[in-house]
Amino acid sequence: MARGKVQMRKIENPVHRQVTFCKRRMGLLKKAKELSVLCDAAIGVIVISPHGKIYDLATNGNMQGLIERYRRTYSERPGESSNHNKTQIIKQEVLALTREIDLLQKGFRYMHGENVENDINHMNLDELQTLENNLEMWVNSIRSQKMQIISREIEMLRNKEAMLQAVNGVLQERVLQICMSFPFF
Amino acid sequence: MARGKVQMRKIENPVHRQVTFCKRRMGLLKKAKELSVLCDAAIGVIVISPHGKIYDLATNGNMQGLIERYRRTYSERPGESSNHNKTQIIKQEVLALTREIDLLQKGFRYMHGENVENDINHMNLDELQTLENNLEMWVNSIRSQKMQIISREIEMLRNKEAMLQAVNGVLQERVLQICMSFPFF
DNA sequence: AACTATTGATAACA
DNA sequence: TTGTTATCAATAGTT
Repeated sequence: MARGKVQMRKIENPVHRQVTFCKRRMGLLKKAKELSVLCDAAIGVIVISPHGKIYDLATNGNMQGLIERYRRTYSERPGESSNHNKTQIIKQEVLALTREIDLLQKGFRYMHGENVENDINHMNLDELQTLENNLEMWVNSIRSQKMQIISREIEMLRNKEAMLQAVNGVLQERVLQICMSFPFF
Repeated sequence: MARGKVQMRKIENPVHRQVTFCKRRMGLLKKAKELSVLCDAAIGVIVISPHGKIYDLATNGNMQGLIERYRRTYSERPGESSNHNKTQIIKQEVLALTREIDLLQKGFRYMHGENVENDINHMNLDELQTLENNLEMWVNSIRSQKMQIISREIEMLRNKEAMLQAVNGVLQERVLQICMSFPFF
């Protein structure tokens, strides 16, 4: 999509192909995340490179749950009714937990103010802790900066007002003096 | 990506959200197909709308095979992932999900700080949902109210300024007229 | 659904 | 890989 239109066929040059794979893969996952956030959708993406390396993304943080939901809709369960009762119960548990995670993540996203580009789902505890601390500072600094800008504008307008009133006073006084100097006026 | 940058948060207007969902979903699937063709990768995409409708794409033609490959990679027993140890695997899923919930709740508690009287951990799903909705409305109304107040103040000051300048102009003209009426002045 | 002004993604290059 | 830039593609707001 740049420096020349690209043909929609396999890129033969292995170096170019690898670079494009890396970049477009990132782009695809980014788009998936954006769609998920903007439209409140659950999205799973699985990418398997020609060499078999797997990259994935599950916007609800859990690919298994997503796959379960997907399978349920298409009822394409690999049929084994032997364990069915036991398995079924546990699966319901999984679903309930998945739903709960969805919910918590929704709350989490909300609390974060949607400003985070990084994928929270792939961060460890330490990173999350750091993020938590930083977020609070971020939010505070952003807010204080906004307020500074607004305060500055208000102050500027007030100064203008004071100045104009001062000029006003001088002019009024001058008019008065003139009038008094010429009583017949 | 057009006519104004878009904020990375859920689109509140349901009509806009639906339109965006449709457009971006098509874009995402297109991107997935392109990546698959250009780089010879196997790609699966699952999109579940908030209403539960499922859209999917599997570039190799069948999602099940892709999912199997995916699971195999993350499963310790490649050959038996779909049958024998299913219960075992699901139990592990439950454990993983439980851990994830713990983590999220920890983060959630943190984000709420020490200001929450109610114990979030003792609230049920509906209560959490309600809390989330209420918080959002709350914050939004507070913000819009703040902005209204500020806007009003700014507008008031601007009006004052305009008024003063008008008076100013009148006074200046009057002074000028007086001076001209009495050249010896 | 169709139309564009813009933003966003990225191919080629370094 | 990572970064930069010239271009092309996706799409937000509007009709």
